[in-house]
Amino acid sequence: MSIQDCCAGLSDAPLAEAEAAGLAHVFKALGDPVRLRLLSMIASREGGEMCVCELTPAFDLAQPTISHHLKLLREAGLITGQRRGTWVYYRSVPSALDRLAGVLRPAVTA
Amino acid sequence: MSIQDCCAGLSDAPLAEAEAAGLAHVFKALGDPVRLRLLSMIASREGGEMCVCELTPAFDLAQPTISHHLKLLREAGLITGQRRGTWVYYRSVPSALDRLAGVLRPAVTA
DNA sequence: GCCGTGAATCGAAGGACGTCAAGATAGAAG
DNA sequence: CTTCTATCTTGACGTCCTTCGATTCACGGC
Repeated sequence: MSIQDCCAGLSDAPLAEAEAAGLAHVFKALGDPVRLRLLSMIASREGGEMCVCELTPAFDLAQPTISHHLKLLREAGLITGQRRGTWVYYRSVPSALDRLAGVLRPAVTA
Repeated sequence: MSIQDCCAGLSDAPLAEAEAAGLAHVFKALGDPVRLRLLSMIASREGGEMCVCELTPAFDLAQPTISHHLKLLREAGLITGQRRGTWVYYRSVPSALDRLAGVLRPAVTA
């Protein structure tokens, strides 16, 4: 009865239109190299937290662009943001990643 | 030593630029409701195979549009197509789905 | 060969997306 | 209150994506 069991896998039964729309929204958020790297940087971070000021310099992009990508990841439920003083810290949402993995995995035999 | 172990998970280490680009290409293919439903229909099909002539009527879209989406799924390595006579049959590539799931799963604890 | 059917390609139209510069907002420090 | 820094929002511009109609390609049957 783990989290990702809320939805059957892709390979279990044809997706209904509404499910497909919801999942597509999340996968679309992952469909950009910058966002993938942002998510990976945050998720792999020791301590689980990362400040925008640490993320921005890793890219050749303006800060508002990074902010925009972080917003999309947040709206997809893949990360959460929290303001502490002047800085905003982001952390990943492992359960969201787990759910997605469950949708993709043809048949979890564990 | 399973297939998805070729690449570390998102949460294991920050993605390199090239990895991110490759993964983004695949996730982008999943970032559309029509393609997700197509993939799900094919992957969940008993026998594993499905003809374009069976897929097209499930959508309110013109046949060339379905063909276009199938092409994107094929280019992402998620499905393969095979012509048999007049018809073209598609089947999913479970190893590709498995690899993606492995990338997403924070820490596969077996 | 010549037609008919299933599927892919081409070209165009409309909308969505990624990016930036400029401006707005939140909080800390004086 | 003012000022400074870090972050977000807005508006605009160019590009890519989805979709379609028309055409072309691949086969099988006649």
